[in-house]
Amino acid sequence: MKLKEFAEKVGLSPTTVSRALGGYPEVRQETRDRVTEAARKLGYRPNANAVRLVTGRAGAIGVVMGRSGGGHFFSEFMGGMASRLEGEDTDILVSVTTDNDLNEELSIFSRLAQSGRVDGIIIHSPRPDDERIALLHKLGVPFMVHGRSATKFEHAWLDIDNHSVAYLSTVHLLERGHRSIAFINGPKGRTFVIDRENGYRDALETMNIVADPRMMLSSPFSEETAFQFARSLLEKSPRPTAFVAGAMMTAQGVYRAASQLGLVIGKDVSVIAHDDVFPYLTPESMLPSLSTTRSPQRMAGERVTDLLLQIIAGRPVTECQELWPVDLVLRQSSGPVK
Amino acid sequence: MKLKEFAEKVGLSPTTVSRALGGYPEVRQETRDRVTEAARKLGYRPNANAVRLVTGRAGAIGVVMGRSGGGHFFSEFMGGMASRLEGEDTDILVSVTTDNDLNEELSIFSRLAQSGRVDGIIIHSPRPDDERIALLHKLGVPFMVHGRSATKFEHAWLDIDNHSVAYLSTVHLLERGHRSIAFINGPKGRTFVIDRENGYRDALETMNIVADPRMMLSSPFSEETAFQFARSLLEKSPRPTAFVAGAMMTAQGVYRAASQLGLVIGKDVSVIAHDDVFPYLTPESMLPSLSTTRSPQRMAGERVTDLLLQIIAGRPVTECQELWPVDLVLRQSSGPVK
DNA sequence: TAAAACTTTGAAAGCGATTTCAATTTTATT
DNA sequence: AATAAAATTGAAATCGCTTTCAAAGTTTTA
Repeated sequence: MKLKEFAEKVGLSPTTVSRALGGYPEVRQETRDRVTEAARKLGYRPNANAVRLVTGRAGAIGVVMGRSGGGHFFSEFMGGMASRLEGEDTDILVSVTTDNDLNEELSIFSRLAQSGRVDGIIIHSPRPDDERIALLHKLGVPFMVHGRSATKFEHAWLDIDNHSVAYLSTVHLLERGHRSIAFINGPKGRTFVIDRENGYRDALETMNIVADPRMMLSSPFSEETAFQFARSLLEKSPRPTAFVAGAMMTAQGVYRAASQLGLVIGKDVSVIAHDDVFPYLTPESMLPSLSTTRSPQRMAGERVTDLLLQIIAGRPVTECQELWPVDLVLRQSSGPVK
Repeated sequence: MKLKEFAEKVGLSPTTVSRALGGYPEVRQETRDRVTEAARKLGYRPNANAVRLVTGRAGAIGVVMGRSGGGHFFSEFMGGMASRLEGEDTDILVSVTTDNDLNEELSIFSRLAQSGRVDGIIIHSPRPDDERIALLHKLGVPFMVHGRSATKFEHAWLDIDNHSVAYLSTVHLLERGHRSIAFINGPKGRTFVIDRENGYRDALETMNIVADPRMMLSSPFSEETAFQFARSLLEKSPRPTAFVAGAMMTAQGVYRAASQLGLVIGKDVSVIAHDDVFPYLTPESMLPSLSTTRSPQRMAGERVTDLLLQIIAGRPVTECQELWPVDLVLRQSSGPVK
């Protein structure tokens, strides 16, 4: 049903009806009630596309997800977005990129931005000097970066302290006497991966240890990859006495490798991992329970969305830059060196 | 930039420009090339909302995701959607519901449908007699059900053969001599959960075994829940000699329980699970490798989207109902009873 | 009771595209 | 060369709403 038709049924002009539904003050309470009630009963809702056209607001924010990797973080993050957007009349528009192809990725952004499909965009896991940031900057679309980028383009971002993620874990293990600590990192090139690597190196440096490249893995997080890596290291002699893992899945890989070799996690091999917090897999429930740095993707999704809405409302991006600290929660998987 | 302005720069009327860009035949090739080139160079794109208003097409399909649970399936499914939508000028619009509240969920559907935000909707994991299906049917929006529902409302659906998922696994275990087979199922009330339970019961019945409720778990898939359940069963004497698990995560829970109790998977305890196929966790990489029924969420996402587009284009829903068979792939986790 | 001030309503102009229908130009036919 | 047919372009209506501006109705003030 369209406005004109609905207005007739209510016996008012389209103008008044629109105002009543839109919450404008210049309409009598009694009238408003009558309209609202009728709309509910007749199931009338303003056509979103007409509203968008006339108001110039897309009523949607775009979020771009890489086709491979990151999928399971992503749904948590979106859960957070959704809870922030509840009540706002704003949708989540998801675009999926085929990673490898930068041009395709950029053209997705152009499309979203230039055609007015979204009011703002969220991008994840940027690289230093990220081209997407450059593009969005040029296009003048409001956007938030989940993560950070060393780029000349000013941008709003929210990131966790990835340096600390690795630094705190590694320093703790060093304090417990570990000297041979392997490091399982994420996909090469991303800022968060670089930050974590620096955290790891800086921690080792406090003990004048030079990082050994053979002890470091940098690849998309997967149970299998971590397993292979951990097993090949643990088979050697001497073997590392501890692992710092970038994700729950990679910690699981280490657990599997250790158990296959008859090594006891927390005794023979210590593990500390970073946890993005999933409802279906918690560090407390691992065996033994997993020491973690913790940072819920869901909360990040909520806050990133919140900040993006502020930017859309006109707040300067320089005021929307947040670094979230991480805590180290010790459980059974990390112990003193044997 | 708007059409009028752009048309002036190209030295043509808005009409011709629109036609050139829209691929209509009644424009000279030379003209079309000139327009296309100029659009690229000047970065002109038609305003999506104006297009939507005038054409009546939303250029988006909606997909509704439960806030809790299912998150990781979901991103795979969406990956499939995205690959089908590549090249179509159609976006994915995600809505997140807070599960528990049916009214809220239904109002999300009304909003999507009645306000013309989407051309079609995908819903997941229906219940028998599902109210969402009734609503969408009433509203007259094109929709696809991923799963099935025993409802009087005709609907298009794509489902895997969930009866077989449990039946094939259970029958196989019976054939290997197992007589005490535990069953880890999903959240109560969903059709796929009911179908699987029936598959399990029917399989047992071939051996005249009556299903024991204490051997059956029905709850949202999580590693922890499965672990607790498996451990409590495996501690008993006699203990089950096999598990049929509904998801990779729950299989992991069983693995953990077994390993904690010093039982060897594939020897002391057999496990067969259903695998939705994730890039970061494969059955081959589990230790021992996991026997599974397999059905990629990604492919489902692709096909469900494909069918939805057909329905939007006018194809009758009765022609869009597909049941996908599942295969049982045996690996090391399932062996003969000891 | 009349004038001023304030509430409440409505008519009509856009928002930026597509598309119908008519006008013009080009090509084909006699 | 004149006419018919086809190809190409453009003017203007339309999509369904919001919002400006003006008008009508109410209440307050003098």
